[in-house]
Amino acid sequence: MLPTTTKHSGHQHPRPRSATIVDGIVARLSALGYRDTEPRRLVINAVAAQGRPFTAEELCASLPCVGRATVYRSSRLLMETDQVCRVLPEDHELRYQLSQPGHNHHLLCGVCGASDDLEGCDADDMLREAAEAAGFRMSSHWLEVYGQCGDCPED
Amino acid sequence: MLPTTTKHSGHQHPRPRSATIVDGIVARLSALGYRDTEPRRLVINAVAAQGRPFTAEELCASLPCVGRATVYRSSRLLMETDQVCRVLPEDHELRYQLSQPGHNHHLLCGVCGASDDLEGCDADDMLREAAEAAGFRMSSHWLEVYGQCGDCPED
DNA sequence: ATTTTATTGATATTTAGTATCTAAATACGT
DNA sequence: ACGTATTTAGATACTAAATATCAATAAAAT
Repeated sequence: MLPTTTKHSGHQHPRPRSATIVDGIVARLSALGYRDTEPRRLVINAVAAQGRPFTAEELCASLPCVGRATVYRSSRLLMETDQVCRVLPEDHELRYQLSQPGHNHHLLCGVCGASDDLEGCDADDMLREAAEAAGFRMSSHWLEVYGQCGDCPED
Repeated sequence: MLPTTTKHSGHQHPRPRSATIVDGIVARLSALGYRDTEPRRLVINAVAAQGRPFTAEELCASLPCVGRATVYRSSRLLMETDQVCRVLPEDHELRYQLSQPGHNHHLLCGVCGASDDLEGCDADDMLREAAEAAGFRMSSHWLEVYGQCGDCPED
């Protein structure tokens, strides 16, 4: 089965689907009993607008009108509701990005910093078998793939 | 090819190979021009004595006679010289452990906290292909496998 | 032994994130 | 729509983790 990718943090231009994404997230929060407030929406907007994995501090910097505490609280909320996930770039500075719930395979470009999701690869089965052969019962895994994305010049 | 494991952070008893490991590390640092000092040796000893992945703070706590700054400096040095590597447990609290240079596949037991290296699995090739199919040139990857090790009770 | 250089450790500082608490905004019941 | 209960916001204080500074010290080189 061929792997497919979903680029959800591609390049610099604002994407029209941002609005949809934001609405989806807000709706999801609403369903969970969280209110639809302006500062929170601002944070979600900023998250959706990030062109690549970001740190909490970067988010703060891009939202001077929203209090630090709110930025941190909102991002944590997004993490907890599984709408934002962690990404570990090669420099090991933990970052965040929008996610489809459950996804944890990232193709991280060391040149432009973009992050794509690698879907449909069978790492899971292979790893489970390899772990089992070592007497280990795998329940889950975390995987980051480093390299260079197709949009970046070969050299 | 069957995977094999090297348990380098197994269980509680002190291992005789610690001394050898420490000497090896010191020798390697010497070769790079770093001096063989007592505080540094103490840190390396402590690192080698850890039964499982550890945090910098834990290291400090286990070395009350060595200054914080030195503990941090020494561990960073070990990181930079590729003799200690990072481990990311499921709770996402970044930890460290001794490493054979180049290794980055860990079997992390959620019960006892032990970390083994998974060697000889072909994740690398499989991922490179999958990434390529997505137009991505993989140069390396990071992989943590979570679950339960063979030494821990099934339930 | 003397000189040079790396290293140490106490302290101050930075940085990232959390806790606290009052005021404001939002939802709810009537 | 009004009043009440609850969530949320934001300013500030605080905590924790790690780094920077720098005089004193230890190690290596000569």
